[in-house]
Amino acid sequence: MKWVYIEDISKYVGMEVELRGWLHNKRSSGGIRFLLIRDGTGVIQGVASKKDTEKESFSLIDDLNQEASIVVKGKVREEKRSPIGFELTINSIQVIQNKEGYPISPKSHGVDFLLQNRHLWVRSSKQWAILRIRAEVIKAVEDYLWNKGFLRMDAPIFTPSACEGTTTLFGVDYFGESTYLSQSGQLYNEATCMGFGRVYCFGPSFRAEKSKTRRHLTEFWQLEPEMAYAHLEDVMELAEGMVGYTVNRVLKKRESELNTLERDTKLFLSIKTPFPQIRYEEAVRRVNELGESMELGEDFGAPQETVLSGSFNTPFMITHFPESVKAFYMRKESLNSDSTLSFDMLAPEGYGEIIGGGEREFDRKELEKNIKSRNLPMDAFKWYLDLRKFGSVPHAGFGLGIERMVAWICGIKHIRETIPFPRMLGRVYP
RNA sequence: UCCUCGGUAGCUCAAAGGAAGAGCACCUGACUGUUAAUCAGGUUGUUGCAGGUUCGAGUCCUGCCCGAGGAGCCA
Repeated sequence: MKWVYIEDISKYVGMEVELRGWLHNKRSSGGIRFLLIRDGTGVIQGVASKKDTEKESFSLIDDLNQEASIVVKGKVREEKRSPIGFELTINSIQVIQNKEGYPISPKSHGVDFLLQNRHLWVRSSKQWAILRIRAEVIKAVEDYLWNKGFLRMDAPIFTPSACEGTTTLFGVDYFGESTYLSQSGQLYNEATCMGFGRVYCFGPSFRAEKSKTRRHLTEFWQLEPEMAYAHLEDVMELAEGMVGYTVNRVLKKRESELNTLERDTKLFLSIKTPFPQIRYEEAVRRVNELGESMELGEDFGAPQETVLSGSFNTPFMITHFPESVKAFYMRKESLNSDSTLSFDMLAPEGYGEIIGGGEREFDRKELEKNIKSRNLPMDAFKWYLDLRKFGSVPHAGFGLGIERMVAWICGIKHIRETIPFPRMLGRVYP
């Protein structure tokens, strides 16, 4: 008999198939048993009765506990009452393992308990849907860049110095030498993009910030494209194209997961490129209009970002941030200007920043000046400054925070559910 | 690090200084279309830890530990 997956079940109507999975939940009514079977690709209801099911299989159903691993054989049939449109008439059941006491029952649970049981929680339907969407988002952004001619060039995780001096680093003893876990692959991207033209890296970034908010993890995944000979407008266009493509693809390919999450997808339909753009000064003016006070030269705090992004129903971009709030490598708009050739993309509905990027300073003297003025260790940047010595060209790029993007698309409050095993302040288990 | 709230059964929670409870999970039974099925019955306790006040503390006080929400910081 053919072993099939639930996601392909529509191809097997009227046929006898084998499903290999786990018991998600069960119900009964008189002599009929309803088994919710999941196999990692979906959930289907199997129906067992004395009429259709082998006697031995039928009698063991009552002893099955939640998450028992089972191999089920039966006939696929269309069923209007089913949320997926199909059901399985169960012929036989083979029990691989069965144990009572699965901690995550179908009733409600607290956050702490669920996070302590994250290794099991990923089986629950909402978490499953979120992580399936995460996988789709990752594949979509990579496909998009690949189709635009970008090559994946991974950056190291062990790094000798800070990429951005302002944030806190996780130190690692590297055979007696002190190194740090990477905060961003960007500086390395700037090197590889001079070799390959268009590159991106994708991997974990680490920030030892004592942040305790719904939008922070100490270990998060960033996608960072970098383009040689590109200017601010070029990477902004790339960023909005990528986000637009990804949202559409998730809408198309992960519709049932979005339904599981009860995500209102109507809001996605108004998303069209180009996205609205406003300069930093204009954004500050609007924030004040919206009732949150803030001064020119300051960065947007959480309440400011929330009111601003809540006033849009599509993603939008803020451009030309002042030097004071951006990293040392950001290129200035002009020599005497305060403004940098930078942009942030903010997701709507109050989700806030998902992308940050801009044009990099490619003049060696300017860069050295910035490193000095921020008291960063010059010798750690020797190789980086070398890039400005040999064939330096204008170039630009950005970083996309995968978890924030997934949180917005899924419409969930807290970023911790958008990664299989979140690492947060005070939590490294499991 | 700061502010606020919380910690009682495996889980979610109630008990407003006077006999520690309910729902779920689990066990027994009923029901041939259930959708977190329902109904009847049953089992489940170091009230986060340490000290104090009191005839008496889950409840009040002090310290500590752990968690949540928010702030700052950031993707």
